[in-house]
Amino acid sequence: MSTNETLPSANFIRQIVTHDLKENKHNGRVATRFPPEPNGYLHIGHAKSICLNFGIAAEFGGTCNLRFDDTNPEKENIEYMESIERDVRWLGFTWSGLYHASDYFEQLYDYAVQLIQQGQAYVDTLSADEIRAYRGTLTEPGKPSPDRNRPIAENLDLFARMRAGEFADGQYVLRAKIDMASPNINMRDPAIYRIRRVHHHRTGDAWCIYPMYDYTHCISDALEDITHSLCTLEFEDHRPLYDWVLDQLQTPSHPQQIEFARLQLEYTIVSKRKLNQLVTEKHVHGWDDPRMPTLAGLRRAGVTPKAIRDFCERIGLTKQNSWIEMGVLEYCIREDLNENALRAMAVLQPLRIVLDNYPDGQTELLDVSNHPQRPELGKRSVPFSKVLLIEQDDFAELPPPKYKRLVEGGEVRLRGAYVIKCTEVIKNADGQIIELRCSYDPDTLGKNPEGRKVKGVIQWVSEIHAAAAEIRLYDRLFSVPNPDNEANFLDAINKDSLTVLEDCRVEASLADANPDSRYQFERTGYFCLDKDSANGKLVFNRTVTLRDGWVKD
RNA sequence: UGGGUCGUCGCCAAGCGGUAAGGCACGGGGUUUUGAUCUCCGCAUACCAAGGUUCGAAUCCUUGCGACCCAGCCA
Repeated sequence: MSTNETLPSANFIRQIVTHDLKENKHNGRVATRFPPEPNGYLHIGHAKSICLNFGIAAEFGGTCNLRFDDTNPEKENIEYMESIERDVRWLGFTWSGLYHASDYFEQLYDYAVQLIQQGQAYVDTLSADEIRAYRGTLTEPGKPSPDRNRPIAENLDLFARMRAGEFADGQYVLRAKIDMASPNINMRDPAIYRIRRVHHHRTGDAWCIYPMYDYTHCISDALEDITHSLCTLEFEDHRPLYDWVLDQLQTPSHPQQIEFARLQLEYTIVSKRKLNQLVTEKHVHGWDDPRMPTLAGLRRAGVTPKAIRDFCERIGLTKQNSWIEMGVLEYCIREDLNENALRAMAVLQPLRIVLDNYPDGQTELLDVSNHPQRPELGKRSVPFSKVLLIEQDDFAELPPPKYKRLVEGGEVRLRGAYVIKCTEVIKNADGQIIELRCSYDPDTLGKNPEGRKVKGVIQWVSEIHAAAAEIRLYDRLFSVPNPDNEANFLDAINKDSLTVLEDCRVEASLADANPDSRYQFERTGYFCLDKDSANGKLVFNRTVTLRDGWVKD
């Protein structure tokens, strides 16, 4: 049984950092940051970036900040910010500093004034549509705006009045003056400030102009003395702009932007727009629905932070666009849960069995191990009596080949208890099996029967002692590997992604299940108590099934 | 068609001129009071293709081919 998380591999970013350290590039300092925009909940894709940034900092004795990229108040809010802090902490990381791009608005403004003074930025009156038209295309160069050569003094005046609120939203925009003919479209005089009369969740109504990402991000990194600014591949084309801005200004430092491929996980989506749609249109029950790929959803499903961290390490880090199979995530979840989840017995679809030769009214307390491979986790007492409940699936009237559970006239081991034999099948008027009459072998507690082998082992609960529970079985939310490829991703939603079993029975010890514990319901999967459990009502979520190596032929 | 990036097993991924690591998946054997776990074995004469350089190439060069990203006053 492995107790260690996957050993770190020499991915290209670790190599760069190692090399920089050797060259004493930043005076031996390593500083990273995780810069989410507070416009949605964190998801499994963010986990990759979080583990990378915080991981690199930890490994090399550096620092990692949490910085909210909150420059677009139209989409951002406090709820998202709070959820992000909660989720980063839950994943197991502690930030060195907590910052907001909005903390830098005043400095950002001053730097913009400086760019104007240097003749490297101008106030443009062109509309958004016109700017698009002037920008040219992928193959044709753009053409200069009529305002491109506006005198510096006039730009200064206009920009000050933009800030003062003298103009309507969208009336003017501040643009960097770079190169309208650049083959890189991002360099064709990108907008760096826009007028937006929107209340900002942190700065209130102090500003009516807000800086754009490209301009803000590099300066924020520089102000925080970040050494390695790690981001995803789509920002590769923005790196020249990142460097251009910092080259024009006397910032405290000039961080190095390095891009890596974002996570793509089969059968899931991570587009914030689509995730939001799933929530608002009620295709799922909120951001923390266990089917959601959000950290909140994974947490509620019972996935552990350790499993996610291990997953992020296992999938590697490169610049290749790649798709990770669900099996990898499931493996990581099972590996952690197999080692740490307490075992228990639950019967999802009960079938009543009566032990004819067991004394009426008798109850035995049987000691059952909480974890077969880890005796130090102790044992629990499980009540055994004459009337028991087993899983419907564990009895077959017409067993398939190699079936090793209960059949009429056959024997099976009750986990942690006795070997029983089915003597009679009781059906109702419709021909449905409603009860099994069985006998038990008193000489099989803790030992194998003499002279015969009993292969099957099944779980059970005592009818009068068991606790009722609702059990929610989750499956992948989508039925195709890449829902984004569909004309409408909603059409790819798996209709069976949630099965609610309302009348399950779990062993008595689970009546006071710990909300933070994970359990393995033997032979069926890993489960955890859901927050919907209240006053005596038990609700469990299935985190993941057990691997099923049984190949029926 | 301009620019940027990437092509090593079904899926990830090491490899950095000296003769293809590892993980997941898959197939088979063993142990097992969970058809779980654990364990053992198997799984690329081959690195997008074709040329070239070299004693030697996945690694260097050339030319192709394929995939992804970019034309928000989003991030």
